[in-house]
Amino acid sequence: MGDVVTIGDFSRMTHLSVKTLRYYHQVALLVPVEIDADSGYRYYDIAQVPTAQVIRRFRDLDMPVDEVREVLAAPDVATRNQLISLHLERIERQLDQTQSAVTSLRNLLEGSEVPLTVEHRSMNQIPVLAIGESVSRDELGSWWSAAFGELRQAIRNNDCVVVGPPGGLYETDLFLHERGDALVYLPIQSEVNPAVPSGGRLQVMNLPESELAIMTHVGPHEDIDLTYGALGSYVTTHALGIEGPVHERYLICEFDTSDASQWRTEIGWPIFQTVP
Amino acid sequence: MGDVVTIGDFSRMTHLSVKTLRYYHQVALLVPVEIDADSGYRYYDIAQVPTAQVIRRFRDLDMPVDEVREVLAAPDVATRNQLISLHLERIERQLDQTQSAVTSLRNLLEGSEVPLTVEHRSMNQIPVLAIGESVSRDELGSWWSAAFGELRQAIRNNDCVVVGPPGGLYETDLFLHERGDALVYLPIQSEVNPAVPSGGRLQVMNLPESELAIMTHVGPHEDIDLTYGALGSYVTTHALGIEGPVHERYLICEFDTSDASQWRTEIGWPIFQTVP
DNA sequence: TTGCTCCTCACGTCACGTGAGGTGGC
DNA sequence: TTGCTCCTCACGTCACGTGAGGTGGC
Repeated sequence: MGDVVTIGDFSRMTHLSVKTLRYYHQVALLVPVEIDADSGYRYYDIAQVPTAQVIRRFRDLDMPVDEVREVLAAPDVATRNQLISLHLERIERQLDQTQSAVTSLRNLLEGSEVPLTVEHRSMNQIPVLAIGESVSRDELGSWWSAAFGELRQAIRNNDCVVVGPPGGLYETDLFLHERGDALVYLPIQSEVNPAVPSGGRLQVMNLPESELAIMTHVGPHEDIDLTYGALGSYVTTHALGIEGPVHERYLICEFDTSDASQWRTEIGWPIFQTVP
Repeated sequence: MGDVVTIGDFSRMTHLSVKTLRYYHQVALLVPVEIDADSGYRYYDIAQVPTAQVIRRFRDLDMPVDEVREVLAAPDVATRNQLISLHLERIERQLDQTQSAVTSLRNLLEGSEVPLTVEHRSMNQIPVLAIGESVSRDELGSWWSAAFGELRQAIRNNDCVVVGPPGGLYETDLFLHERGDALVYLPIQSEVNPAVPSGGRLQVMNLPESELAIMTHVGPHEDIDLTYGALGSYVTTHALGIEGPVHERYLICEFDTSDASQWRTEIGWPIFQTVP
């Protein structure tokens, strides 16, 4: 053990505040090499300075304390680098998201008016290959991607034909609270019955019949609340909304083009059928 | 007043959770048009949907609720756009900072070893034009820029000559806690006495004498804790550190070049003079 | 009438910052 | 001995989320 210094000196060396250092001790992120039993004084080894600096860099990047601890505890360089890369990817995704939020805000403020048309449609029962689960809003995005990945893989493995655009049903709990049932599907031919591995989350089922008011959203999913708002306003003024999951159909989506401005998403809001 | 809907419908229209809407009501960010006196039920006008969407966009960009409220309350478009631009600039600065934190982290992990040399120096009294104030760590950056702006302006107005690099003194409270005295200065010729407007924060003074252990930091200020750490370690092992503000001198800084990798900052750590 | 929506507390979260009040070390 | 450093609570911050327990509306 090398030279030890007080918390104040260590603070000056690392530019971490004393309060921060005490907190890091409390959560066992950075533990002083020695604690005086009588006074409770913390003493740090100057060899801990580089560790403290690494911690500061990760916290500057908003990496949660728990993850920083994992990175520091990583048994080998490979594991450590993997954890770091994961976080850097997350940062990059966040930068992308911020960028598109800025764009989206500018669009909203410049108020590009798109004429919106609503269609009433009766959805028949259709056979689908589906995955349904309870998810939280945070994880919805990654769940969505993973679920469609699995669905498409199953289609390929079964030599099955997809007969329409992908879609999803989302329980209102997902909006009311932060968690609810979601189901994504690919429509399939009724005569074909793909072998679904039992025990997995894949299922072959029929989509329930429903009456929907439908509006098509153009552009990235970031902005989908704009169309939801317009459709909701329409329904309260011109139709009779009822309980039930909202229905989305991805006419053009990330599987078709990476240019998000080209995407088209049909949104179906359940209504009471007034025009038979 | 147009059509009103319940909080649940409004939630579905805007993709804001019911809890979030209740919170926005509580903090008077988005107030329902009507509240039932008996039941406490909140009713929203569908004309409030666009406002809610704007709020969501700003919150996605981490604009604090208080500022969102200001933007919405802005009396005219000019004021509003100004507030938005200010925030977008802050976002951009933050993106820059994140970017440089990533770079800095990579450098740290790749461990580019710079040989560090320490020099002991006696600083004489020198006359300076200075600004000293108590500042918090958050505002130190902007305070620093503003203070040097004012100093340089005063120099220009007085036809005064600057006889050395700019510098600053920083109380240890700035590191120990989050607030402390900071003083930035430009060295001037002793025979010249610039007219300092009274009542302002400018002052002509002599820098106190001091004994310092000095190390030069190369690169952006993001990384300055590396050199602080190295210097602190040196002082504990090879010298006798004493209380007193740390001294920084900006040999090459943002006034000289925007290429931060070229910057040179002398850091002076107060020591007890052992070698007279 | 049932079951769903809505309500109000009260408390938790995350990473610290802000005092208050008190002790220890040079 | 003074004055500075350090200590431990307890509470505050920000923008909500998580229940608990209860009422209202169709």
